[in-house]
Amino acid sequence: MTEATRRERLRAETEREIRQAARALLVENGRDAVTLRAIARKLGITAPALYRYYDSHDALLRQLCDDICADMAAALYADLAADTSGEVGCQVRAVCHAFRRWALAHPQEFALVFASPRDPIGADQFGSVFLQLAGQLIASNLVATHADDDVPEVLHEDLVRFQQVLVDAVSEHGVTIGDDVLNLGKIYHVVQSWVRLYGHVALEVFGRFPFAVSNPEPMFDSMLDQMLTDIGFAENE
Amino acid sequence: MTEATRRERLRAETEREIRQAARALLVENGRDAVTLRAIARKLGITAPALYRYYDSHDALLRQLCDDICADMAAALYADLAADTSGEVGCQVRAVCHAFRRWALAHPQEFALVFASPRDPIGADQFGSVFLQLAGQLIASNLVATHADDDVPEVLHEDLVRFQQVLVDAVSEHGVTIGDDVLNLGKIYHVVQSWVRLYGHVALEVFGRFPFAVSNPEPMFDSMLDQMLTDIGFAENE
DNA sequence: AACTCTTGTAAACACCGTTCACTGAAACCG
DNA sequence: CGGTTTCAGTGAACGGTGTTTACAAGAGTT
Repeated sequence: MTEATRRERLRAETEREIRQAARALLVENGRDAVTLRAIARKLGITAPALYRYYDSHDALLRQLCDDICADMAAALYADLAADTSGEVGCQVRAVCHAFRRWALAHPQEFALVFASPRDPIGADQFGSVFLQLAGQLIASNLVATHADDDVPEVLHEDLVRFQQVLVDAVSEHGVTIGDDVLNLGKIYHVVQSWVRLYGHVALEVFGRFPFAVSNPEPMFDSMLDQMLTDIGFAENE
Repeated sequence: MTEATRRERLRAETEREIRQAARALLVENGRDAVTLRAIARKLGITAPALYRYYDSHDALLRQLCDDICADMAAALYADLAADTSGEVGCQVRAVCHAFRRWALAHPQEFALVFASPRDPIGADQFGSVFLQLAGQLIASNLVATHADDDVPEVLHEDLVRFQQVLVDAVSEHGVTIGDDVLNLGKIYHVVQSWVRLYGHVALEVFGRFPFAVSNPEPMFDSMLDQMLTDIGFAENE
């Protein structure tokens, strides 16, 4: 049944507890509270024992980032699955709402993963749900066509690279799409949508709107409507 | 001449050195390197002496944030003054470019001020240049009119509050504007512009675009063009 | 039973924020 | 001027941190 030896099972269990303790500390008291000694204290062991599992405090924090990304992706996929409309527009809306909801419910995690001047994030974890959905969105012909020459020549190189990333992400889920439905104009709008989605959510989480917003949700909805209109959806789908 | 006593001058000088040392540590080695003992070491004094100037490490960090905001505002105003076109559209472009340039040149400062889940930032410092310029922008009739009923009813309350903030910010500089030129539709677009500007800059600083962008500047320019178009300027002014 | 590998410990080092009793000199005042 | 107050700065200490090292003790293997 369990291929793993007793020792391997114990080790895996301890590792799980370490991650769990680190996560709890982050949520409860912020990044600076994620301390080797605090984690060890939660497990009833001593700090140096953690070095049997992670090379350094920094490595543990990186692992924590990965875990957070995985959890967020799971939450987003769950909210996406809950949408039974079958309409891509509704699905986009659902995922964007899910992203905002997750960020507001997990500000410390959001700050650690999305607003740290660190090495680039694990792309496998991070945006796979976004990429997957963006690919579907583009593949569906609901999106208005944007001619390639709408986007400046200098952007082509980067957008072609992103095009490849999208094709790979979608094909990983078994769907293949042609270059004709995935032109650079559409891709450019996906990037612009990410800018606005991230911008709004980060401003809200960090409280950096230029005035006190008492009712941010309709403002988000309004931004989303505009975004979906710009990207080629009718405002009321 | 100098009203201050000798002691007061020495104290002011030391305080200046403390801020300078803290800033240097932040720039060189990140937020976690801004340590009371490290600052004291740079000044050739001991750590407890710093408690004669700041109540705690946290208070010192807050002061650091204020200094950063002041410096950023100065940089933005400088780039604004360098624009001699007299066209508000060019001025907006200049300030947005200045903001991006400053953020990329000062990633640690940007992260500390704009992406920390802390108490709301000192509004006096932070966006005064944005507010000032946004006020001018709105006051100028170059901006296309957006009817008030374009924006959802639920947003009115918050936008009216922001309207007041803008009027105050502008009037502080001696300019008074009427309610007719500063309607809610325009204000809404200012907020949306801030979302996009902040979103792009933060994504670039933190490296969180969904693909490796080799040439971010034209992408920023492109976003800016779109933003100015949406806000009511012609793409080529 | 002997041996190795693994997981944990305890002690130590250097660093951190913070407090407290103290010093010495500048500033003030009669 | 002499006495007193004010205050920047010190040194020692406390409890906290990441990390290394030497060591113990149990699990797995032969």
